[in-house]
Amino acid sequence: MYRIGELAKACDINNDTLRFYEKNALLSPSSRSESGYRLYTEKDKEILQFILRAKGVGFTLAEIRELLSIEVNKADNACADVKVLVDTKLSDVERKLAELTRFQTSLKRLSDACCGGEESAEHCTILEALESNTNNVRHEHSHS
Amino acid sequence: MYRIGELAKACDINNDTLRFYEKNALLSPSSRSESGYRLYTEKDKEILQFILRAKGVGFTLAEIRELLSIEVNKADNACADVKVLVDTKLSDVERKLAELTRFQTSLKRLSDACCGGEESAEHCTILEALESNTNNVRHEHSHS
DNA sequence: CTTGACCTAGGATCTAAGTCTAAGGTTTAT
DNA sequence: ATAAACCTTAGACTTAGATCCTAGGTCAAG
Ligand SMILES: [Zn+2]
Ligand SMILES: [Zn+2]
Ligand SMILES: [Zn+2]
Ligand SMILES: [Zn+2]
Repeated sequence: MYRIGELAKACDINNDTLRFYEKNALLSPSSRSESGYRLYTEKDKEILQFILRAKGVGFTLAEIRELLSIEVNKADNACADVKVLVDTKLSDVERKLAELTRFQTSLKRLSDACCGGEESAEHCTILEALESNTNNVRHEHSHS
Repeated sequence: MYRIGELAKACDINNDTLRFYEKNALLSPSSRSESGYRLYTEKDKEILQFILRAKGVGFTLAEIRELLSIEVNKADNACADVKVLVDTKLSDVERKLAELTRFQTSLKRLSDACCGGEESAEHCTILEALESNTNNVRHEHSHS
């Protein structure tokens, strides 16, 4: 049996995070001591590690709640159910990747076009690009 | 002169967003009507478009505030100052990209290992991977 | 028997970027 | 003249995932 602080330390998270997971129906301690202290079993620890691993691949707590509800009742769920959750998340992640990649491309283009020197920013291509309604940075400027 | 609703509509944002930008020192209308209505000039509109373009390449409002403070006082700033903001943001974006790419890789590995069929999830490799302390999914399972 | 470490509950706070509500004043068109 | 559409303010609410605060109860060591 772990008390909250012991489990938190063992899994390198905050005590409050465990209380938060409990309040949010992710993980409740199997029992309480006479004085009301939370007592977690080895099994509870495994569930927590499941949660942390799921977080580690990008699932939100709401999604993890779904995964857990399958996990505790495997027999009544199909592989398909699990895979849908993973594939949905994967699409999600890929949408975010696409946006960030657009940001990256634009920022690189901006950065590459700017001399980065100590000259006045009055003709900085970065500022000019943000001022103008073109979404491309086409030319290097020259601080003539 | 645009009233708030006109400018918001022209730039396809919410009236409240303009009020929010004002409260957060990003864009204040150049004047007010006698009755207190916000009145935005063409110049104000350009600043708004600057903000929206900067958002479009991933800058946060706090970062945009910095960009704007350079923009309004270009002569006293160097290209270097602008480029630092862009390059810092680029690093930022690349760090997030790296994390999302890790998520993507893990999720793909999980997805590929799961049959996705209508069989019981009792031997689902996805759940097994999340239960175990290995971070790889090594084998296809067989619903024997 | 007291100090310090640990625990409890409940609610407040944080970040980011808005969105929404309430209660009222203004403008425009019919 | 009156309804519709617009505007004002201040402040509350939203999402996500915690983290912190208050005021107090418990427990082991010295
Ligand atoms: Zn330059
Ligand atoms: Zn430049
Ligand atoms: Zn299967
Ligand atoms: Zn499976």
